[in-house]
Amino acid sequence: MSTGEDKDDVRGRLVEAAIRLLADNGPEALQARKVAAEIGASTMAVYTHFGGMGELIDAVGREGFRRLSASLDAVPSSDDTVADLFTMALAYRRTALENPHLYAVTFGLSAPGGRRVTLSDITDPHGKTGEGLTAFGFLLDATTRAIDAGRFRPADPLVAAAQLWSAVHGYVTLEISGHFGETGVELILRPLNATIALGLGDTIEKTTRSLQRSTHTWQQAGGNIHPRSGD
Amino acid sequence: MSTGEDKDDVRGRLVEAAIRLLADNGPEALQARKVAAEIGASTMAVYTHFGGMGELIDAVGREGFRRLSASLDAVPSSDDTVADLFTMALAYRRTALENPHLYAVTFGLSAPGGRRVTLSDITDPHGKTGEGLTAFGFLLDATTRAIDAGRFRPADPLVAAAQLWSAVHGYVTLEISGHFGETGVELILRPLNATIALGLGDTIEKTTRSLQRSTHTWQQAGGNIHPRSGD
DNA sequence: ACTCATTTATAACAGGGTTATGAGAGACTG
DNA sequence: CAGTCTCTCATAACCCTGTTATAAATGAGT
Repeated sequence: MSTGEDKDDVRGRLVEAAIRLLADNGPEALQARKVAAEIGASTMAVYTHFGGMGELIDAVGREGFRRLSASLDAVPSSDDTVADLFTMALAYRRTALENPHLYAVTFGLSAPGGRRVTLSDITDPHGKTGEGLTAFGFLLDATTRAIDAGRFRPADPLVAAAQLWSAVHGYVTLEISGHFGETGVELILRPLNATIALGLGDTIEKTTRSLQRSTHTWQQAGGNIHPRSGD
Repeated sequence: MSTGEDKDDVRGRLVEAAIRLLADNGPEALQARKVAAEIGASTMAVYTHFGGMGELIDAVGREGFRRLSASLDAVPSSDDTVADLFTMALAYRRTALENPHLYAVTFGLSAPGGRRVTLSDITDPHGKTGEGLTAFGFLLDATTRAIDAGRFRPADPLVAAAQLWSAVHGYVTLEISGHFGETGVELILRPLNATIALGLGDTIEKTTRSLQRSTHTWQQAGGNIHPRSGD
């Protein structure tokens, strides 16, 4: 209570407003005057609660990561570890496409001021500082289980997880850029998932069944596994 | 000659200057005044030869794509189609990391004004309009050859190429963002290449040999296969 | 030589981030 | 309870950057 966390929570409201504006009006809406006006305050609010637009954008990026983490966390662990990975890819992709501009900011590739969220701690399992690790951690856990279950060849789970991360992240950014059209998930992402599972040592039969199970799980959850629905 | 292509070529010099500034000083150097001053002109040059900063940035992005295409084109086709694909990934990655900011602009993820180079024609083999297609075309050719040679399972080469593109693009953006540290290529990219080749139907033995051949080819060329050395 | 189109330099305008300043609201202190 | 201190915030200005208006300059064509 006395930590000054909530109070009027102008800080949190600013981040929320920024994300909303980002979703509705794109990156050019990420302006001090507009964000401040969105919560009925003056631009000074940005400078008293953040150092400036840069730090606000950083906070937006961290919130984006938090949502990706929550999205992956919401995927339940089953006996079929590979199906879990497939479902995580779908959840990750869906969260990213719910607010593509937020995703761009999260990965520091679109910040108007050239700001960039540092995520170097992601690949360092010991420096568990930011929200980044939690997202990657869920992926790492799943790949570790897949290896332990004998689905994937014995290997460094970190390397396997990094490959999966690269592939899904790459697919998502390309889909956001407009490639792959409407049928990208069926045409590219699912085959990509299968390709990587096979390449990491799974058999065609098991991969095929995991693909079906993942589809079933996904549709069962209304294709909407992650918790916060936004709007 | 009479097309008005060369003349003083202010247009080309502006793009060159923008790319140079981008490499040296990052995205915030991509400003009308700075770019114009770099070639000793006033800001009006940007507006007479382009519509504004947006179109200049578009041109910069297209030049970035042209360099990626040239990089892939410089990889010679050998009997070992999978090794060719591995080498293309290394060439692509190297070109991207030569000017990471240019790569970001090329994929429309970093343009200060929120500009975005449209690349939808990349995945459409019939709408061969922009420079995008040529880059993807080289990749598509190589995957087609790999399928024809029996290294990959019979499949739509477009789907296979899109998967490879996703994976390498994702890896590159993550490496540029600072993950994977210094050893990313050995630790992540090569295993990722191998994983995808295996997943697309290649055998472990052949993939391993292609990996070695690619390494040999790459080092043979001084790890510098692409032509334009820049500086 | 004259005219017209194109290009360019100068200067101003518009919209952003940022900062200076003073007023207001609570909390602590005597 | 008065005073003071701190934190927050609204207003207004400042600086930088994209853009535009305007006129000079250059060169081609007649």
